[in-house]
Amino acid sequence: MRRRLEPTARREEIIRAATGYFAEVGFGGSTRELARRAGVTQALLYKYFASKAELREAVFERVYLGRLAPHWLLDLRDRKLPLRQRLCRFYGEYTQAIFTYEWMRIFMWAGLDGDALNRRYLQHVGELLLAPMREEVLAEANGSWAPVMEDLWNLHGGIIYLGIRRFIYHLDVPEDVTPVIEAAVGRFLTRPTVG
Amino acid sequence: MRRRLEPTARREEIIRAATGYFAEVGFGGSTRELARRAGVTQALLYKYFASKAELREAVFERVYLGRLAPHWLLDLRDRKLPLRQRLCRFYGEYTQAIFTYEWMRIFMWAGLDGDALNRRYLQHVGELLLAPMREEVLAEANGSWAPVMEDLWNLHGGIIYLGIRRFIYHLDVPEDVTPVIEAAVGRFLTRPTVG
DNA sequence: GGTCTTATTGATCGGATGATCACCAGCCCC
DNA sequence: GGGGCTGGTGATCATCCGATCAATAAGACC
Repeated sequence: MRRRLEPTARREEIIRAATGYFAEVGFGGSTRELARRAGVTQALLYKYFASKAELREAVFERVYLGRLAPHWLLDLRDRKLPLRQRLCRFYGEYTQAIFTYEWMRIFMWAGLDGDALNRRYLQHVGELLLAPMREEVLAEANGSWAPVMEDLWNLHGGIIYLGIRRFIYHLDVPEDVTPVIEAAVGRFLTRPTVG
Repeated sequence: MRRRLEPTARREEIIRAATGYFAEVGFGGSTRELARRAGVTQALLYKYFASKAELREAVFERVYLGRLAPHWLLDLRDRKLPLRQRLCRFYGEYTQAIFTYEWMRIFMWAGLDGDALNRRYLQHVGELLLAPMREEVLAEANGSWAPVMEDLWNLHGGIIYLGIRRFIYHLDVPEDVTPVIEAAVGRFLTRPTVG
């Protein structure tokens, strides 16, 4: 019944369970129910984490870490491909990375909780992904269209909203988001007319 | 110190305080802190609401009720105006109606909690607003473009994301969203080219 | 101003929660 | 196969939570 695990393995196991549990019910979830799901006693949690807040931090670290692939920026800037393809490829990979139950919900819980990591993450998105995107649009549009940052946030939000509908609101959303992304990117890059 | 209020007034006052409080901290907030904010004792809450869940329901009713103005559908369908103007006007009024701290956050908390009202509300949005919008696009595009529902959700999400960034993530967002809406609607109605 | 209605309160209950600690037993080593 | 290190447990504490109830006082009415 009572199986001994190596500390690192047990710790990882607890974080894994906590990620799923907190994603589901938020950080207000009890340590007892979490322990039950992790298959350990509640007391054991405190051998690995000094407090519930520290466990929460560990979950955050695990969820956030490495979620922003460094090659995305490089690929976005690689002008060998047309911008439309670069944007479609990026949002294809990006949504594949973040459209998970755990990520979307923990990110939203943390956002509502006012966690500072959210704002920092989104600042990174703006500065390291959207701003470069904007520069690429400028380069490709060659002066015929100069989007402001809000235009890029609009593109971004329209795509992210897919994940929100699916994982936060539990609505039916197409399994394959590729066509939606392609349509959105297509509309985005079509130079607006003043009609 | 202890002032008597008419039951309906007191009840309304409690709901008002609860709306602000729950919007801030979620439905996990304590009845004691809520009572403190409402300027009454915790016991009094239970003279007006049988349980915390019932109070929560009252908050929902207050927040949701009349949030979907019935004239929106009519105005969207009024073909005397070009569709672009109709969409801009609608999203101008719609964002003015729902881009409030209380609405955006309570809606999001409820969404994460899996509340059924959210799904019903969004179903209404899809059927009573976005689907008609799509029909209007079909009518105006005259066969040259036939958007699918996901295209309209994409337009919708891009705009709603403004409110999410502002009220859930506490990011800086332009005070006046009109230009962003106009740009988004403009891009949306620009018939996509297959380039 | 006395009286009666009832909005409001203070005290309290049972249960849940985060956290602690002395104790127990699985597994490695000789 | 028998110590002994240490991962793991059961019991418990102080606190907070939702909910209840008898007691109180504010305010309307005559």
